Amino acid sequence: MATSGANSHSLNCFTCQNRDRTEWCVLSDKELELLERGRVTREYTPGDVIFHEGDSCNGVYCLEAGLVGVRKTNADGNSILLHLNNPGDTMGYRAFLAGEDYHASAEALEPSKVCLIDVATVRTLLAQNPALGLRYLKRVSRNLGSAEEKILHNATLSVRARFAHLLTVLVDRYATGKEQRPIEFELPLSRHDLASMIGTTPESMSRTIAKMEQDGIAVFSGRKVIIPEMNDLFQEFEPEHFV
Amino acid sequence: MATSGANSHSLNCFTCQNRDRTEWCVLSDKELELLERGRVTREYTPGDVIFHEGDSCNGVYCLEAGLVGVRKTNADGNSILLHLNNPGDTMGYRAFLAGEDYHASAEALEPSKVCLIDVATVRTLLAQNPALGLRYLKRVSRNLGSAEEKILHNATLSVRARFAHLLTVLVDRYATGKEQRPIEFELPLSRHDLASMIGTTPESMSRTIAKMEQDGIAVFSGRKVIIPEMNDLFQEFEPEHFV
DNA sequence: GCGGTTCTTTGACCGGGATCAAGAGCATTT
DNA sequence: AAATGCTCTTGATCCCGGTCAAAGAACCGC
Repeated sequence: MATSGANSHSLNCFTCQNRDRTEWCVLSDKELELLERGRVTREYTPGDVIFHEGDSCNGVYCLEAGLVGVRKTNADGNSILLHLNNPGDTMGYRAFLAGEDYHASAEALEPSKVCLIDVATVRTLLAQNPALGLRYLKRVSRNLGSAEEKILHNATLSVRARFAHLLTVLVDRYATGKEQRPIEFELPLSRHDLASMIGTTPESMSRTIAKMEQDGIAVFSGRKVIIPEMNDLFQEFEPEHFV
Repeated sequence: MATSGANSHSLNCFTCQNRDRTEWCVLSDKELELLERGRVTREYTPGDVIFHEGDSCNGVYCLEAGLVGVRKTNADGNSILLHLNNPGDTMGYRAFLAGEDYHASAEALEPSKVCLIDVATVRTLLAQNPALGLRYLKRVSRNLGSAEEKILHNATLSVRARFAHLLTVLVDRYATGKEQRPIEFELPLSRHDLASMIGTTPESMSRTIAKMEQDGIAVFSGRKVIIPEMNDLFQEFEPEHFV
């Protein structure tokens, strides 16, 4: 059940193995020290909520180890899983940068270790080092691009196509040994969460999985998936260029 | 057919009436001069494409007058309208800030006047004035919040509810005299474009309009809409707090 | 005026997927 | 082992909304 990525626990920001993959890589040693002082580490077990939709923003979260899902719920109780965050990912920065409350909740999906950097510290760093802001600018802009992509996706593709697409993303991020055939890996999500990532119900998810298995696209057993041919998966959501 | 907002044509960035509503409001006079020099104005008639999905980013566009729609199309030819831009709005900055090609197309929906500020100029200004970057940071972050909101919306609400929501947004932006009852205003969009804003077909749009008219929510005739009671509209997409 | 687009509405049909309701596995408790 | 929860699957049903097709409406240029 242990997740991929950093399994050694860093003592501080200087020794943090994820640092080069975070926005903080642009900080000077002096600034890193500030970051280190403005930081608190906490551990979460699956199901624990790290921050909650509607809460006022108390800083930016840095995932050191584990897996965190970002959920957004509407007034009727329906919810979707917007993102999965892996070690090295920053969370909650959207609310901070927009100067808004959190618009989504973050919840540990696996045992996770998270650093909270308080608002004042991030604000100081942002004012002090323009490169940090530009870094975030790029990050948020890319996110916006993906979000808009997703809007189009959801509006125009079937549940099956969206799931096929999700599978390719999950393979890309969570499969070890992507080069060997057939690809075989462990899903980091329950059926329910898979469903809420593509905006459908667990029932439809289950049926879709069954159908894709019949069609020989993939073999599912519990959370294990075997994909004989990635190209077949791509065909599911890419237009048939030929034929 | 003339749109709201600035109808007087500014000669340059200094006299531009929209400036205070744009990101450029943080610029010094010296920087404004740079902006002025890096700018080219062009006029577009309805249907004209300002920039096209897949094109490499050639700068940031500033809408001076008119109405511009941002469209995103998938491989099958299905498309959705992501945004409507009004005078004072900036366009194409996402691609610029992300360092990517355009992921959507911008098309004039009404006769429009647009300034293009070239890449080099924006880059210089951004490097020179950190406040500009922070300004954009907030803007993009808010956009991201709305985009994620929309993802949830589309996944959980019916076509009718989504249209009711769209109507409230359009009233908010395009109705003159929002205080008087009943509200009466002109839609800035064709049926087809209304449909593509909520990710549905013109046929479904038409039927939804007919049904809402039967239910007394609103009266439609061509592009004119009369809404007797805004609260009824809100009820369509807000959960019934009291049965 | 009249034919030609293009935009909008209406009709008929049907299928994807939500919903409701059981069952099937599987793990934990007592 | 039986009982209690889980998550996941399966079945039956229904309806929203997409698709195809055609008829109106409105807006041209001529």
